[in-house]
Amino acid sequence: MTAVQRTDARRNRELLLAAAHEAFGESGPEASLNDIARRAGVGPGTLYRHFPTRAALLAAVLQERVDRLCARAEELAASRPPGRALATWLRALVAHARVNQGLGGALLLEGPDAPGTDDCHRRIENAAAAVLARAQRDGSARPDLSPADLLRLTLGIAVTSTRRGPEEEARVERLLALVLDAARPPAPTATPTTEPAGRDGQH
Amino acid sequence: MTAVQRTDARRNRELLLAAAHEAFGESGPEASLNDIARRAGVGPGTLYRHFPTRAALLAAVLQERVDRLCARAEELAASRPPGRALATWLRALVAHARVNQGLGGALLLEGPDAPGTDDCHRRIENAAAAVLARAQRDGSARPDLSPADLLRLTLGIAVTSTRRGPEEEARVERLLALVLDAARPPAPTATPTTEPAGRDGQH
DNA sequence: TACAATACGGAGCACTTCTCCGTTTGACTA
DNA sequence: TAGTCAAACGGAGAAGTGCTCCGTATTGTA
Repeated sequence: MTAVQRTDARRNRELLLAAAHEAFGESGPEASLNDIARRAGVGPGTLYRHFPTRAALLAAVLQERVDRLCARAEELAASRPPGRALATWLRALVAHARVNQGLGGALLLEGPDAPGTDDCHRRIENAAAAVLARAQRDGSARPDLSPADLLRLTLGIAVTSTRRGPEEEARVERLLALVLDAARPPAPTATPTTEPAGRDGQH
Repeated sequence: MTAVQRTDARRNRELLLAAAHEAFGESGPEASLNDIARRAGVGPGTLYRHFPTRAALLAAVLQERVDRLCARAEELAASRPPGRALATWLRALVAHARVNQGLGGALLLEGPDAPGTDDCHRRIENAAAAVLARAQRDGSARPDLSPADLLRLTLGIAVTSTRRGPEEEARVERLLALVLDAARPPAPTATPTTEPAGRDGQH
């Protein structure tokens, strides 16, 4: 294997990823690859050397976004009480899924199982498990809720709200509130643990 | 308005739809439109006159498939006891959703809201409502279940199982059994949230 | 500094989508 | 039945893709 990558190669890779990020955001996953190369200031050949297929490029972009989402989970875990961290991260998850639904779908269409697709799922599930477990330990989430179920519920929201616009946003909020409510422990009386769910931190 | 369509026009439309059906089935929603025209034995111009955009063609094919799914609902309602009709139709719904996920996704990417997309949703929901209502009247489905919720649960299964292969099929079956179990009226003696397995399919 | 190895870029080919317009065909009338 | 004409057809072609090939330039090393 190549011991080290030449610095120009690494730089071009970054430029391409940034350009792809931008282009996919603007034109969806069908964005012209030639155009992406042009935006990055490189030739088509360079693009194809780094990412042999559209799926590879999509996967790389998606992976970067998933990185960000998982990083967000850790960041929230460090800075907020468990219950609020869970709520905030689920909101971020829905936003992520809604934005990247197209990318993910396109990826599945291209390669049967492009490298990294599976990895993305696993990593998101791990992040969800961590955030959830913390909230469960704290008592702000019911203990019998599995990360997989929580994910499925939340991604269901994203999948069933493909449109944009205020009314759709409102619907997403409503459904998300519903899920968060369902995730709370079913305590008939107030939960005696440290922080139930009423405290607002920064925002 | 279209006074009457010429018979050759109508025939070509049918040929194109059939060819599209076939081509999308083989190559996914990115199938070459030229190729579809060729399969149908017409020129590209004819294809574009009937379906000005790829989205229009996708929508037409999708609509035809939805027609079939809804017809299936009526057919089942006429020929089976309500509980079995519901189970069988949900199975058909999952199959439909899994096959057409790509089409639907592609459609959403193309036009913001292509004509017919909305209609498909509404029609499926109506069919679900009819099948469910019948099962509820009969006592084989819990009365507090809404068609929208049932649909969401069922489509969730399809969405989260994108792969093919025996293990994935088994997973789908398992999840579907779970949903069907959840749809059953809560038996006085049964425990609600454990052991999805252990039911024989026929009741 | 000289030299591989590595990476670059863009001309070019095959293949799309989509349009334009001359030709054909079906339906209607007398 | 023949005549008429709007409606529909088909395919050449323009414009724009994806992807490859190979001569040239750049980088890290001796």
